[in-house]
Amino acid sequence: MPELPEVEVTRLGVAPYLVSNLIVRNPSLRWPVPETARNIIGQTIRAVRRRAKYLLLDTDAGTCIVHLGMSGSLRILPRSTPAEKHDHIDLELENGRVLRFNDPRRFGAWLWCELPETAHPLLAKLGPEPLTDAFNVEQLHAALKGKKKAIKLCLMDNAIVVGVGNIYANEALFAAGIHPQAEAGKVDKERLTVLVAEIKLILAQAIKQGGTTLKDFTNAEGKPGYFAQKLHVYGRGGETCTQCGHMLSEIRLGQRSTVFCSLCQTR
DNA sequence: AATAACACCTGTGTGC
DNA sequence: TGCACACAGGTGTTAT
Repeated sequence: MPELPEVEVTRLGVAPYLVSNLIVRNPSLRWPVPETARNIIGQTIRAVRRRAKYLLLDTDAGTCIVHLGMSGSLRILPRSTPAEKHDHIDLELENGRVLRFNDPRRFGAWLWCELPETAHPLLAKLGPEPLTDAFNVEQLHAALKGKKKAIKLCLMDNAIVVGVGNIYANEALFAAGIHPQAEAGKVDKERLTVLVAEIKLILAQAIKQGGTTLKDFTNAEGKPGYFAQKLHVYGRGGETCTQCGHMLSEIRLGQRSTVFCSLCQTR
């Protein structure tokens, strides 16, 4: 996912360079890559930004919107590097390099928007960025008011807060001692305060770790950095709780694997 | 309106 | 070894 380090690396690699060509080998991503995506050719990338998990490449003519889906990745390579399987898109730059989009599952997206991104339907209804002050206990409490569904599903709802995926939702709920199935509207403010802090902490740590991986992004290797981080519950169903030693439970919630400690996560 | 289920797609690991 | 199946970091769309 394009968390902060990846955006930063992409920024350093593609801005402020002129785009000399766009090669689309396979346009069938989540949505077909539009013809208008070619409008980036001849434009200078002024800035690279991130909103939620969308990467935004700004030019004077419009903004390229990139999403990595479940399996996408971006790399900056010498233009001569041969394309491999699932290398669907190349953004060729005048600096002799190429921003290459690879995505085996093709859940990702490569779009073009000529209006401010707030007008784009994919970005219009997104909740606050978790690492900004806009995401806070007051905001979360208000957003969860009256919600009957499980707190974990709400954390993964982009209208409430963006950027909290399955790993982080599991980990943050464990850290805050909240049961993933707790009715969202009934989690008290005290707990939500802890939860907000833990989400910020865990995401910040993940970004830090992701940076380690992304620093050598020109190497062929590399799983996302946050895989290297210490995970307390994610992927550990049936193993023992790092806090109390009890066996971790694993259930499905919204078709996503959910791991928790039934002793440590009670509310 | 809110919630749950489904859809998209390929790769990998497990069990028979 | 082959095959069937479950599951994977996401999220918009459709059904209930």
